[in-house]
Amino acid sequence: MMMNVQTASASARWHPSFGQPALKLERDERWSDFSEVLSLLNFDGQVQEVNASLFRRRRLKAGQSALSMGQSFQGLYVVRLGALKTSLTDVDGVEHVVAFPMKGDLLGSDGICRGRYLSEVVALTDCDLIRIPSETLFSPEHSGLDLERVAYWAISREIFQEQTVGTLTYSPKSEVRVARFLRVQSERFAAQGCSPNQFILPMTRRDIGNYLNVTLETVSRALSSLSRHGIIAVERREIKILSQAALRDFGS
Amino acid sequence: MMMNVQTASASARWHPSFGQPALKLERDERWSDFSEVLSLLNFDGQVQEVNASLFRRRRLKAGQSALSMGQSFQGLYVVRLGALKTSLTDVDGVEHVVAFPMKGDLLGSDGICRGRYLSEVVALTDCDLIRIPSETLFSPEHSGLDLERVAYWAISREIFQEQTVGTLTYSPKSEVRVARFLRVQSERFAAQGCSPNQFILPMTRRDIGNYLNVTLETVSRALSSLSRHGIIAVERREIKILSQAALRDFGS
DNA sequence: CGAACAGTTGAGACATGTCAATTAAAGTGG
DNA sequence: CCACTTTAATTGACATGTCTCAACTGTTCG
Repeated sequence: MMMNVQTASASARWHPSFGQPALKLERDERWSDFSEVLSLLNFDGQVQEVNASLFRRRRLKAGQSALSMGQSFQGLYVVRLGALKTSLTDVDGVEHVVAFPMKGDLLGSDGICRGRYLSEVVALTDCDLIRIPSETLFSPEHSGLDLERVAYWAISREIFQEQTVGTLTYSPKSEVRVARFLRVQSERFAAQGCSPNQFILPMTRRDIGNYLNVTLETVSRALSSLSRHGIIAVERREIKILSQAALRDFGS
Repeated sequence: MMMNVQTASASARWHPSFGQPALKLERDERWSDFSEVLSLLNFDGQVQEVNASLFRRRRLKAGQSALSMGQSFQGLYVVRLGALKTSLTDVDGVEHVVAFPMKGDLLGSDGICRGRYLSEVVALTDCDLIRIPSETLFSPEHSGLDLERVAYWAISREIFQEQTVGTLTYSPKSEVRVARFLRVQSERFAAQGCSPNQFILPMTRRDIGNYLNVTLETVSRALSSLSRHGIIAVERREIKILSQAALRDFGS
C-alpha cells in the first residue's frame, strides 16, 4: 500500500492524478468481500453473521461517469480508490457540485427513493468502485441482515455529511470558505492514511468554486492570499499546509 | 381521516405493543397507523403486507425542541402538522439552518449512523409528530418488512432533498435566492393542500438569511424589491405571490 | 506547433455586509 | 389593562467583498 503511494507520488510531479495502478495483477482481483466493504466504510458496529457475499468491482478512468442522472437505480457503490465529483443539474440547466466523494464514500444513495439516480457522478481520477447491486440489497433472503443494516447506517452517515459540508458554505467570506474546504480535504486525506499536510486536489478551481458558491477567480485569489500569509503553499493542484493551527484559526 | 384517528385511539387501549398502565393521560394520547405514515410520506411504492402497528404521536408547542444534538437516537419522526427548523451548530458555536421540515417530512434520520442525533430540530409553530421508535424500526421481527423498506425510501428521499435545496443557495444574487426560496415554499405548501399563492412563512428573516447564507437585512431588501416589482405582496410573514410566472422567470 | 484548458492576476462595477435609526408587534409584570 | 421590555422587520448610508471582464502564463494534448 505504501509502496503504491510512493510510486504514485514519484511520478506525481507531471502526472497530477493520484494512484492509478494500471496493473495487470488487478485483473484477477475484481471482487471484494463483505469485510472489505465494512472496512472501507469504517463501519464501527457489530456484525452478527459471516457474510460470504462477493461484490464486483468497477473500474473508471478519469472523466468517465459512475452514475448518471435519470439512470435507473442499479445499486450502491463504495469508493475503493480514486476521487469523484457529484453534481446536480437544476431546471435551468446549471450544474451544481454537491460533493467530492473519495475512498470509503457511498455513491448512489439518492437513487433508492425513486428508482433512478438523481445526481451525476464522474470520476476525477481513475477510480475503483465496489458495486452493491440492488438485487442483493433488496432480495428477501438478505433483508434484515447485515448488508441491509450497514447500508442503512452508511446512508444515514451520508445525510450527516451532506449537512456538515453544507455548513462549509455558510460563512460570509470566501477566503474562510476556502480555508475550511482545505481543512476538510486535509482531514479526509488523513482519514485515508495519506498526509494531511501535503496533498493534490483532484478537482479544478472551477469545481471548488461551484461547490463553495464562489467564482473560480475568487478561489484562486483566496489560495494566493493564504499562501501570502504563509499558511499554505500552493503550486497548481498541489497543496502544502504549512500551519494547521493558522488554517484553523483562519476559519473561525 | 377522522375515522382513522378515532379507530386508532380506540384500538390503543388494547394494543399489545406497549404494556403501559392505564392512566388518565390515555384520553390525550393520540396514535397514528401505518397507512397514515405512508400517506404523509407520499410513499408511492408497493406495500406487501398489512401492518397493524400503531405509532404514538408527540405534540410540540412553538419553540419546543423536537430533537437535540447529541441526544441518543430514539427513532425517526414524521411531521404530521406544523413547521420546524433543523440546524447544526459547528465547532465555533455558530448555528446553521439546514432545513425547514413541515408536514410529511422525516426528522432524525441523521441519528442512525452514530446512535445520536446530529442536528437540532425546534418547532416554529405548534407541531404534531409521529414517532417511529428505533426498537420497532430495528427489531428482528420487523426487519425486512414494509416499515424498514419505507424508512429506507424516506431516508433516500431526504438525501435528495438535501441536495436539491443545496442548489437553492447556489446562485450569485441574493434576490434570486430569496425568489427561489419563495417558489420552493409555495410548492411545498401546495403539496400540503394549502394555497400556493398565499401563505405565512413560519420562520424569521434571520432564519431565512441563515438558511440562504445572506444577512437578514438582505432578505428583507430582497422581499421589498420583489414587492416593488409587483411580483409578490409582503406583510410581515404573510406572503402573496401575485405572479408565479414572474417569480419563476426571476429565479433563472 | 497550435489549440484548448487550467490557473493567476488586475481594474472597475456592483452587490452585499455592517452599522444605525425607526417602527410595529408581541410578550412581561405590576 | 397599561407601561415596559424585547423581538421582528424595514430602511438608509457607507465600507467592503465579490463578480465580471480582460490579459497573460503554463500545461496538456492532438
